[in-house]
Amino acid sequence: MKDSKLLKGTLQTIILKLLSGTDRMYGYEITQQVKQLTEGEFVLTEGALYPALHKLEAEGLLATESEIVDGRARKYYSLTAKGKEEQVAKVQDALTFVEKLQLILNAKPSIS
Amino acid sequence: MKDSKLLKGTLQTIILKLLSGTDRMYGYEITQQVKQLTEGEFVLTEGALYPALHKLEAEGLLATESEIVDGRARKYYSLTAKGKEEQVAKVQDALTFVEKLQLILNAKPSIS
DNA sequence: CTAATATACATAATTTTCTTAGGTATATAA
DNA sequence: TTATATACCTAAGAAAATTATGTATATTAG
Repeated sequence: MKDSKLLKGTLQTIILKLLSGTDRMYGYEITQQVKQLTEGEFVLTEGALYPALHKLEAEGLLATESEIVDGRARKYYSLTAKGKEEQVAKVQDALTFVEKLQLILNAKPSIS
Repeated sequence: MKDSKLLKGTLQTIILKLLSGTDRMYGYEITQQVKQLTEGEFVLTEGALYPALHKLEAEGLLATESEIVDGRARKYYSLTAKGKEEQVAKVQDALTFVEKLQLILNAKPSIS
């Protein structure tokens, strides 16, 4: 996570995408899943994750259910119908962004 | 530029990368180059570009020379030695970021 | 037994980095 | 002569992180 600054703007998209793969996930589970999928490269801080989850819920993209598991409180999040729509759009936008960014980053220097 | 929010954090890297391809560029030229390379997808606003250029200069990554061309003032930017080092590091970080992000965005849903 | 680590949630203050909106000025094309 | 393109700039505000806390339980190690 040397340069987690690069995460800016993509956190919501990551959350929506992960939730589109299962019925529900809780916050801590999301941090672990992201760490695993990126081979330790992306480390979600709680200060970023929880406010993002709350915002997505406030916007009606996520629904929650709280449970006690093994004596500890867990808050499960799942995609609403609106959230599923937004997931598709946001992931598509991010993939386009990434594709265009690579065009720049991989550009060969002009005849210098 | 429907969702230029995705650009957050990558602007400095884009500037450094473009400058690594030639001896020097001026602000307006950078906006046009980015638009062209991304087929109109990335549109740099002046409110983001100029402060970013000034910051990179203040950090000693860019050097400037001002000229009057065709009756209009231009400010050319070029990479310093420090800027060239940073360019390599930042582009490498961004490519790693993009690669890991794609791992998440392209992940197949688990056996749901 | 007890201290450290992992699990699990949350918020507040601050910083970074944009967007939006404005300002100045010259050259060229309609 | 009016709009568009070129060319620079800044300020106010918003968005989205970082950093630093705080609370609490379960498990593992010494």
